[in-house]
Amino acid sequence: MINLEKKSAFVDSSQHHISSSMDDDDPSRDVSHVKKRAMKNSRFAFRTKSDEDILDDGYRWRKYGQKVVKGNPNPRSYYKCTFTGCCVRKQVERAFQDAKSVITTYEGKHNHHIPTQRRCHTST
DNA sequence: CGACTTTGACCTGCGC
DNA sequence: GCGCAGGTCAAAGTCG
Repeated sequence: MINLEKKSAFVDSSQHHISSSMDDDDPSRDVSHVKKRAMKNSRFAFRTKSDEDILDDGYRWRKYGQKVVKGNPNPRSYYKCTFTGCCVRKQVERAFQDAKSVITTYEGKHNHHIPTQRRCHTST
């Protein structure tokens, strides 16, 4: 897959722009259109300047779906943490206005530490 | 053989 | 009630 060099871009862009999708902790807001499950949990969305859609943050992610949403011609990918007991989800979509930017949305919190190695094989 | 990706189909909620 | 959009699952196939 990708090398650790991708992480450099990940950190470098983290400070670029932080857009929290969640409406803080104000329950009085009308979130009827986002009253989905993990809404109440920790949701963290941010834009990352990267040429790749796959931002390897150290955790193990398994893609379980891909859909094209309106307002954005680029497909959105859905990932889930494969770690035992961890059900954190992640959505990755490319910003149609910035082909070099990807919107990563984390849903939930990791109840474990970052795996030492994602795979048993070594990247060439 | 195990882990992971891909793609289509299916389900649910909302608006009209 | 129907159609649209978004979200999720499962089967098959691939790779080391």
